[in-house]
Parts: sequence; structure tokens; C-alpha cells
Amino acid sequence: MKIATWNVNSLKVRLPQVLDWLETHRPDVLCLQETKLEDAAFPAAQIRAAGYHPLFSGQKTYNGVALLSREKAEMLATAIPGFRDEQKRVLASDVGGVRVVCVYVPNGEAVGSDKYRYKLDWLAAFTRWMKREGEHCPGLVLAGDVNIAPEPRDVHDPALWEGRVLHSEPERRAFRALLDAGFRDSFRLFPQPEGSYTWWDYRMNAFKRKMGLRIDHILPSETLAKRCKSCVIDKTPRAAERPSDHAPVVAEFDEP
DNA sequence: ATGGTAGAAACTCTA
Repeated sequence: MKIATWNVNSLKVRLPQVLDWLETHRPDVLCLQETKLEDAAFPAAQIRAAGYHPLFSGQKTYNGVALLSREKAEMLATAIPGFRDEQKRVLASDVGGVRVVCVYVPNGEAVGSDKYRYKLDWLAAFTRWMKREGEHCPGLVLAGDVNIAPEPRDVHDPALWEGRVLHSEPERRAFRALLDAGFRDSFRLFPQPEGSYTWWDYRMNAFKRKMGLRIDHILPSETLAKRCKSCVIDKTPRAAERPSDHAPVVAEFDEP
């Protein structure tokens, strides 16, 4: 089973690239973030024509998540239970015997800002929820834009990024707390090239200069992690014309 | 110490 995640930064703009990528890679599941589309505007027909069943939870202008699957998936949740939040950032589903949670963690804007506080509160609520989910559902995987580079090796310039949003100690602590809730970082289960990142700022030629961060993650539960046989970042779409600022991440799991 | 870019929408906000 192949599970992928991609922050597309507008599905309207990136739809041709998504369809092209699906055709090339044929994942069983693709989780999308920052679709920036109301549900009424979701391109369901084009997704179905490509051989995928879409689930989506969106809003106008900002945020929005979707899950595309070759097998029809059952929608389980589009919000963190008991956490008041207007923003569409989660989509939980059952697909092919695995519970897949597509997640778009708040960016946090700047350390100390209101949005940073919201990010940490959001992560605390999400982690509590995922810990509970894992307790009664061993085959669970979180896939999405977590907006945290967990370790110095996940940022191109650790000294520059130390203490900044996406890599501050409270955020790294929140990432460790999420793993401690029963998950593994699938990317680090395998040897990886140095300087592996999933996001590069549009500005300052960051992609060409290899100035990136690894903030998109596929986090299987400990049980499911035992079946994980690879995790790779596909930088190809980031080099294309009019790219998203994020690259897709793909993890493969052996059948049980 | 500021600005650089992209997307959506609407002359600004978010990332």
C-alpha cells in the first residue's frame, strides 16, 4: 500500500500537476493540504476520471484538506473532537484496512504570535485525539503538512533556523509528543540523503539554492511502522513550472 | 533590519 501526502497550495492551480502525478505514481492514497477550495468547487469529476475517489473538507481562500483513494474510503471525521476550530485542517478516513488521517497543522506565523499559540494549542488537541485513536486502532497513519522540522538535520541552516517558527523548541517538543503518542517518523526508518527537505520558500531562489525544510511527514503508528518498507520525497514537481512550494512525500507499506 | 514570492481576493492576508 502506497500512501502519499502533498501540500498543493491551491488545488485549482495545481490540478493538472496532481492528475499528472497520480498517473505516474498511482498511490493507493494521496492526502492533499491547502486545497483552498470550498466543497462546492472541488474538482470531483476530474479526480474520479483519473480513477480516484475523493473525500474533501474545504473552505474559501485558506486551508482545506482532501483524501484521494483508489478504493472508496469512508469519511470518519473532519474536525478534532471537542476542539473549536473554524479552519478545515483534518480529514480522517478508513481505506484499505488502514485509518488515514490527512492533516494540515497551522503554520504559526512567528514565535510568540497569536497564530503560534493557536498552533501549539491545536497540536496539543490533535495529539490527544491521535493518542486515543491509536489505542483502539493499531493500523493508523498520519500524513500531511505538520509545519515542523523536527531536528537540525531537517533544516538547511540549523543556526539560522534555531528558535524560529517551524523549528522552535516548543514546536519540536510538540512533534516529539506526537511521536510519543505512538507514532514513528517513516522517513527516518531508512537511510536518507543529506539535505532532504519537503518545502522551499518561493522567495530568494530557495529551491535552486537547496534552502529547504522537512516539514511534511508520514507518521505511521508503531504497529503499522513495522510494515513500512520505504519513504521518499519526490522533488520533481517542485522543479516544474508554477510549482507548489511543497514536494510530495510517499511511503510504502507491506500488506499484512 | 527588511524584503524577497505566490495564491486568493480584493487593494490585504496568509504562508
